[in-house]
Amino acid sequence: MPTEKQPLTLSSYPSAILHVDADAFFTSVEQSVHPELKGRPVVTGKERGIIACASYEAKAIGIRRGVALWDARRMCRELVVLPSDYETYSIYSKRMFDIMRRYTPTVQEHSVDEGFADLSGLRRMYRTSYEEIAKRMQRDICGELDITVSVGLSPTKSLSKLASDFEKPHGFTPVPGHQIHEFLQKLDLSDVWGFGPNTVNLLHKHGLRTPFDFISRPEKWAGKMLGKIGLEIWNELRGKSMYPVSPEEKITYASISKCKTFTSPSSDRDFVYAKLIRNVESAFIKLRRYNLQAREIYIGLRHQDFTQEGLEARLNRATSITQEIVPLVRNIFEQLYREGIEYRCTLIVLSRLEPLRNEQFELFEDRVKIEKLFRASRVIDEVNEQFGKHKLSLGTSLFLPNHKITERDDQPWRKGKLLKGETARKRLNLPRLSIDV
DNA sequence: TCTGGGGTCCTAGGACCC
DNA sequence: TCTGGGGTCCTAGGACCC
Repeated sequence: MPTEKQPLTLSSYPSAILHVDADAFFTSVEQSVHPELKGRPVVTGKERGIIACASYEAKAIGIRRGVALWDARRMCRELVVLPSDYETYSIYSKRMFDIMRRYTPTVQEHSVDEGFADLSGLRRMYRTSYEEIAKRMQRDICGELDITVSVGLSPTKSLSKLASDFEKPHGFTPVPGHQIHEFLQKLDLSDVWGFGPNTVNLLHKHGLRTPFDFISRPEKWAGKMLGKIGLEIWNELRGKSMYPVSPEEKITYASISKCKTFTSPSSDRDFVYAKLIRNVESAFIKLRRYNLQAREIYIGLRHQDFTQEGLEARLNRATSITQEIVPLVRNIFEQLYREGIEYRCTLIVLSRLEPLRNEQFELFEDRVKIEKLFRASRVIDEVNEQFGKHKLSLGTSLFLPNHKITERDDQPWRKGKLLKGETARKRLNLPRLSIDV
């Protein structure tokens, strides 16, 4: 039981945080755009062969996210299978957040289909309860967008997220301070935002079953067990807000990665390399779109058994130009690739990203050449934007079965130490980024 | 869940310095 | 040459999320 020193929050809403979670968002949008699909089992994800989102009608027959389309079709003959249309989903997403912002500017877009709003202090302005404000917001969204959302209202983000998930679809779950302990007894530890399988396992070993059991332990215990995050969650679940609703838009990335699994594994050198280069191009396109450049690159090849080997290189200066990086990618690939091994996926991770600036080339580098390459990349990006991705791409990414690999005499490498870990990451230090046109 | 794709944050321990 | 203490920064990897 809670100790007297650390009572649960008892006032209703010391702060009022709303969590809005769209129900089966992608398929709901499709059903809103195409009303004839209402009431029918709909899934998206046609392009990948795996279900990205299943409508409630489809879920009722046991079709869920991640299921192979092939299996899903067998389960349901009338299944409507659609390709994902992210453009439309983002438009709906934006409209949803715009509606929320009509009530308060303190809205945080957590992902495309869910967000938080801080309603604290708005009761006076609207001359009504927090619950009523939340209900109006929900009504507006459902009415104007013709989709349903589930809503949770509580003193903290963690609690309101649990609340919105409690009843779905089209749920409305307020959890004021004096009902927290009852509410948390009905839930499972794994429902908690931030408790993954490992944490849940650990807590189970200590005899905890529900989030209420967790907050009944002393704060110190939570900190010792789960560190900083544990302390934060412990407080959040007791109604003390640790995570503010931050309305700033996310505009940058710490890392950008691309990986794509082949439809069937391959040991063909040229094929695997072509796939890798395609990922490299995609990653660099994204890099340029956000006006970033990368100083570190990691290339990985995943085997059929899901083990992975990769090499990481630190560049002597950051770049956003695909052509500049390709010789290095080739070099890394040649070190990683082994004849006769079946590969299922290639991976690139760009990290140590910096805002794009032009003036940091070192004196002895061919500045004109670099700038030309940079402008060329921009043009290519524009063409691809208009005519579709990869319409204009590097020749190497086109798979030619009999294409012969020519050995390159690249920059010398200084090999770093072999790093531990199951990914068998090795590390390389590049003295200089080579330029190859 | 027998494994799709794209991210973030935290932390222990090593390297290095005084 | 050995012994001691303490601080900061960096990194690899774990855990988690949508």
